[in-house]
Amino acid sequence: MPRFGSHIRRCREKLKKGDRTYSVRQVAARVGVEPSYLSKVERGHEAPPSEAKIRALARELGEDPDALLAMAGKVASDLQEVIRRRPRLMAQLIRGVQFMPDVGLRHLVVRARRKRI
Amino acid sequence: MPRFGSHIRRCREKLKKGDRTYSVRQVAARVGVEPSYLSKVERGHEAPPSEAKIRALARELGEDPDALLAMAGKVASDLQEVIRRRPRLMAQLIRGVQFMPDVGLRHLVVRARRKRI
DNA sequence: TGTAGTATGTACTATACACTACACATTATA
DNA sequence: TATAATGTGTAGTGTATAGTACATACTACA
Repeated sequence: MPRFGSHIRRCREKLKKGDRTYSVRQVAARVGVEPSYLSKVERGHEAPPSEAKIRALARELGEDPDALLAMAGKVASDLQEVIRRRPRLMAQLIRGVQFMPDVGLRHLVVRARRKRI
Repeated sequence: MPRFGSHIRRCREKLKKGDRTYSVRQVAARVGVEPSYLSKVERGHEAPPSEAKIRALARELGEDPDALLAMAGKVASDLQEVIRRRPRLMAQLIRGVQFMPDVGLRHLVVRARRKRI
């Protein structure tokens, strides 16, 4: 798994090539943190920020929030809430799919969405 | 949702009727915490303990760990790990089932287990 | 070559988490 | 009734989380 910080840095540098407003300072300002903090996070000198800041970063960089949260070792709080509402069933479901290949999982997702069980 | 502490207390008191070793002190000792701490947790004067201690409590009281963790506002770390391995697919699955009734969810669990997709 | 903008280093902070240690009053029991 | 066990109150601890504030050094470019 790619480290959170280095991934953020790559994304930001890539965007910076076409748009100079993607400097550490400006992105930090838009996301709502101090530039030195973002710098440290990007270089892995500091742990990843809170879920809220990660979401802001994801928006800013056009990345998937759930993927970024995962790299930060976190799980979105709305997903946790869904699990906590029906802990036993959700635990069975999640442990049940843990070794299922992506294809199978995608089928399950489609079925869940269509509500045709 | 029942509060974590009061639920624990009810469970323990019930067991205590048939077995005097289910006192605050003795359960605390077996679980590996100070009795005063367990007492405070049970009365809601202190936040629920860590995942490890909750698991120990679940074993001690014959309760489901995932259910207890949910009451404590937590999600088992092994489930979080499963989600973090495939964040986007798992997020889609979990958000997809959030409004599905229990019956539907149970069907999905069975399918997941049988790997017949 | 000056300066505007940029990245980073150092030091600090406030809050939450997850408890321990011990004293004390009460209750049960032998 | 002595003593053993029980439940609870008060106070304090170490660590992690999630950052800020400011100074310093570098870099581009006009």
